[in-house]
Amino acid sequence: MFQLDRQGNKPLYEQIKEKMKALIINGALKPDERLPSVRELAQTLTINPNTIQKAYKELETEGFIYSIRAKGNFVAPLEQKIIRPRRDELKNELEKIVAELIYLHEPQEQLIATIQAIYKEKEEKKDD
Amino acid sequence: MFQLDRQGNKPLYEQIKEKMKALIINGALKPDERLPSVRELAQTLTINPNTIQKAYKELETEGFIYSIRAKGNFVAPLEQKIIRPRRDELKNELEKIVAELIYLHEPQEQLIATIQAIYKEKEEKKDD
Amino acid sequence: MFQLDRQGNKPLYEQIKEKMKALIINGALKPDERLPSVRELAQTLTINPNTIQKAYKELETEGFIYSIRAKGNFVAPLEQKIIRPRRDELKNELEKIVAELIYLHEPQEQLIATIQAIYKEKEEKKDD
Amino acid sequence: MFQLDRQGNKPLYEQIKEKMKALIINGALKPDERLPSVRELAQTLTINPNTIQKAYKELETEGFIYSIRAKGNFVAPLEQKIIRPRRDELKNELEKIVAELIYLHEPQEQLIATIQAIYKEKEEKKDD
DNA sequence: GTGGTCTAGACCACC
DNA sequence: GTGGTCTAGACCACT
Repeated sequence: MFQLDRQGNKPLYEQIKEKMKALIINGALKPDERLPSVRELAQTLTINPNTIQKAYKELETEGFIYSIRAKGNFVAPLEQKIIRPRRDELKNELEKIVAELIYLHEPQEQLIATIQAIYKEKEEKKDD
Repeated sequence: MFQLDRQGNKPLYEQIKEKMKALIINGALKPDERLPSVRELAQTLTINPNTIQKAYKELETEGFIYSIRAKGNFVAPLEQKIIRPRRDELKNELEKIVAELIYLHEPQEQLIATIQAIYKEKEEKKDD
Repeated sequence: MFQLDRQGNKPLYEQIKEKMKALIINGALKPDERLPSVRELAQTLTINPNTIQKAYKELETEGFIYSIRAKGNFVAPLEQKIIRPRRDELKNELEKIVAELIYLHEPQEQLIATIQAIYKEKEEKKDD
Repeated sequence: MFQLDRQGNKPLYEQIKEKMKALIINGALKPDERLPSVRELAQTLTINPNTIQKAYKELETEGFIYSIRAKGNFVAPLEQKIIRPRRDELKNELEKIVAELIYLHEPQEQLIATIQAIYKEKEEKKDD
């Protein structure tokens, strides 16, 4: 499914969280689709099940997935309650980055072009 | 000068780094302007001088400030050598954030408007 | 493992950096091989762990080693991104040295012979 | 005569030493030629005379210049006693650099070509 | 047991 | 007074 960076300071469970989140965001995992089970994923990644458990737990509290006992973990449909604060968080980070880019004399037109390119790319993937 | 989050997970020295960087990026500290001395800042933040030292040292290796022995730490003027790779790094981070914003249905026009607003705000500050 | 000059002007952590770097460069420590732990080395050198930490941290930012939390520090495989600029740095230093050797009337043939000897020596070690 | 880097950790007297040494090595200052007087240089560099004094003193003990009371400081002709140990020092530094270049896969032919280029360049300057 | 962070307190070279 | 180095001793998160 994906590979982990065993060298690097990031805890494994955070890496799993990020990768899973990326799969959801990119649409590789659709809403209400089932995630690989904890044991299954632990085996394919040769990693401790507890680590997977921790990653899934945090994804749940962040609103990206939901779990049904004895059934598994599933991609959560978007919920307005979740969207708002997360969007604000992201915009905050984005503002910092843009501020530094301006400091480095990145021209406004070029930055906007970059963003339009990202939108275009994601649009095309949606059709898959 | 600013406040620190003493219980959050982020290391104090990283918080100091970020705040100082923000002051530089926003132009609150101009090139070749002197930063508060290690001991001085340590005292006002009621924090250990070594922690400030560490923050300043990293800012130096990242090219944001330079230090003169027995004189102090100063804001570094922009160097071409630094700009390019840093810009690439930032664009990478930005791409991740935009991708997640798209997943959260942030409309393209609105995001671009946000960015234009940031540019405009910085432009105005420049005139100070 | 090696000895330190405790009275010279050079900071201890720099001495440790250099020695460790030499071990890596000479191939005494192979890629992904584990370095002595911070505490361990501190004990054998009768030096403070923080000093070792500092040395290791700088080696990491220079791209010679990488660290895994709760596992240890390891020799980093060569990365293309690092090689280029570092090579330019080294050639600059080399030019200064050669210039002074020319001033001291070192004959060109002899200097080249010296360099060929170094290459030959390293080639042979490679076979180990 | 030359410029000093007032930002950067190197003590001023060391910078002066290095620059002066460079002028001697490059042949800009010929043997037995008089160096600028301490006061004179202090004035043009807007620096404390003591700092110049310290630089000259060290250049003298390293054998690059000699001083005559009430006359001034002069470029020393090459002396065998000085040459030998200095040459060994330089070769030591050179060996470290070459070792690292080999580690970075610098090809032998290219390194030798670089050195030949330096020799050629210095040869041409000699004719000035 | 490991790396990473932090504190308290000390000494040095430089200006 | 300033940055830079070093020690001693402590706590934390992760494996």
